[in-house]
Amino acid sequence: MLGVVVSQQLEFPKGANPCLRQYNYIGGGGGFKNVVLTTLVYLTEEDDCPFHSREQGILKDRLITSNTETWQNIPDFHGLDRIGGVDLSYVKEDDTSACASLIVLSYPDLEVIYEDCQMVTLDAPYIAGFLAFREVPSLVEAVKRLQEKDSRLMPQVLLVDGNGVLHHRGFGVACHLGILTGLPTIGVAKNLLQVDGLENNESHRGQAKELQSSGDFFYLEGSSGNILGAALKSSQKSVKPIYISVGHKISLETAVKLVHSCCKYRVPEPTRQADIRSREFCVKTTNEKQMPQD
DNA sequence: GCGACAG
DNA sequence: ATCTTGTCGC
Repeated sequence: MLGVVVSQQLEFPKGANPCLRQYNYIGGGGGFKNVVLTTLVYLTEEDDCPFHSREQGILKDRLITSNTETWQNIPDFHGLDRIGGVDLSYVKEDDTSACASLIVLSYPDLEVIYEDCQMVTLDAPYIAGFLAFREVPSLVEAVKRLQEKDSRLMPQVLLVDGNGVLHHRGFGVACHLGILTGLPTIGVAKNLLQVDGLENNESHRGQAKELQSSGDFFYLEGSSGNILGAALKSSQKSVKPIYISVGHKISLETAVKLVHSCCKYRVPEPTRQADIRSREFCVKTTNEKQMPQD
């Protein structure tokens, strides 16, 4: 590591390629002392991405992992009217194109009241532990569009495909999106990310098997002693649990109850609708492009 | 070479 | 994430 992050303001040049990021560091070489150096860094698979790790660490300091909204402490979540879900669907054979979607559902009816699907260009590759650098820019844009189009429909909490604090450095995509938007967020993953000693081993699968009815869950405690998330049997039919972790501005206990309350199937309705609709839009748009004679 | 690897 | 058939069950 060449230096220390000097600037905690993570303002990047407007319209800059999110994959090519600019960091300010303290440099001390060549007779200069304490000069601020600007370093341009791409996210690549060749190293452990120390710069992006550092950026996650800076943003993590702003994370709030407890309830901040009044409805979160009310048993039936009275006061919660709108819940959002986000997802990206990828174009096959093209790792730079995707459809980003933001769906808002009424609560507790779970009817779709807002849908935004948009084809986007991705700037960063997928690297485990750095999913947010690939997906979050398009999602922030979607939230901004909603803010401008009809801010009354802004969701009061956002479910995100992927993890929150259940992450290599405790700052997954759900946390990242929460910090960048200021919205309460929850991470919902379909597979256990094996970090901090957590393993999808015989012991874990044994615990999962003990989950009897819908709503049963167990906490995921890492080797560090931290409770990183929960494995939830989200519907009566599903055998494989889903993995809930705090993103931002909500407690794990509340997050688990809330996610379960919007599960008609294994995947909670907000992210399920985002997934279905973004995939649909992606296929439709890709076909139109191939057959312009229509 | 082998296992891991959110999406 | 995506590539993919059939099959079991309601």
